Amino acid sequence: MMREAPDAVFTALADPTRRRVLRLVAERGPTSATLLEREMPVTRQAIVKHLVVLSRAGLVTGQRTGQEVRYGLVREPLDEASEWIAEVGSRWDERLARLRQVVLDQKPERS
Amino acid sequence: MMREAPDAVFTALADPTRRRVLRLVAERGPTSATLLEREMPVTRQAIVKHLVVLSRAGLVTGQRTGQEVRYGLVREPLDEASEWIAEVGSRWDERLARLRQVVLDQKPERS
DNA sequence: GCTGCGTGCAACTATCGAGTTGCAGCTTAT
DNA sequence: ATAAGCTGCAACTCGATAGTTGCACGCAGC
Repeated sequence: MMREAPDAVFTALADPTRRRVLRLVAERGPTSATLLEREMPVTRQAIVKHLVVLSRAGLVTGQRTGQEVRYGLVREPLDEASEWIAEVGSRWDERLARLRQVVLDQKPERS
Repeated sequence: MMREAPDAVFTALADPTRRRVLRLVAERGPTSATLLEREMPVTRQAIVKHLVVLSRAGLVTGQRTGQEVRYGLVREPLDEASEWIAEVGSRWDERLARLRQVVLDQKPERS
C-alpha cells in the first residue's frame, strides 16, 4: 500500500514560520491574517502567502465573515502525514523483526 | 509544552526525492548510496546530498564497512515529528471541545 | 461623504537548495 | 601492481520561494 506521500503537506510543514502560523491557528481557533500579524515578526502579506500555501495543502480553510477572513484548521491532511511517517518507521521495524526471525530460525535447524 | 518543532526533520521530509530515499532505506535496510542510485532516476551525488541532509536531521546514520557506507534508519526523530503533528491536531480538537463545553454549560444555568 | 480597517494583487529582491559534471582518493581482488 | 568499484570534495547552473513594498478595492461606522 503506502499511499503516495502528500507532497503539498510536507512542503507546507517545512517552513518554520508556516508551522508557527499553523500552530497559532490550531490554538487560537479561526483567525484572520491581520490578527496573526500581531503575534509574529513578519508582514501580513507574508502570513497571507503562508496561509495560501497551507490552504492549497488542505491544512486550513478560509471562511469570510464580513470584511475579514478567518482561517480554521483541517485535521485530515495532518493525520495523513502523520500516518506516512508512522508507516516508514514501521517498515524499518518490520525489517528488523524479519531479520531477527531469520536468525532465530537458524538455531533449531542448524546443519 | 509543545517542544519546539525539529526544524531539520521537517525540512528533510519536504523533498519528494529525499522521502523516497528514506523510504527505500526503511524497506531495504542498511543501504549504500551506490545501491540506491540503481533504483532512482538521479545521480549518486544527488543521493549522497540527500543522505547528508537526512543524516544531519538524525533520520539516518552511516556505517562504514570496508569501502562502502551503509545507511540505516533512526526512528526517534521520525516519531518526534509525528508527535508534533499530532499535538497541533489535538490543540485544535481541545479548542473545539472547550467551545462545546461552554455552549453546554450555558443551558443548565441560563439566567 | 470620508475615515479606518481588512483584504487582495503585483513586482521585485535575494537567498536557498536540488541536481549535474568533473576529478581525486581509498579498498578490494586479480 | 593494476584494474574496478565506491566514496568524497568542489564548482557551477537554475529554479523555487520567503519576504518586502506599494497600491487598489471593499465594507464598516461617524
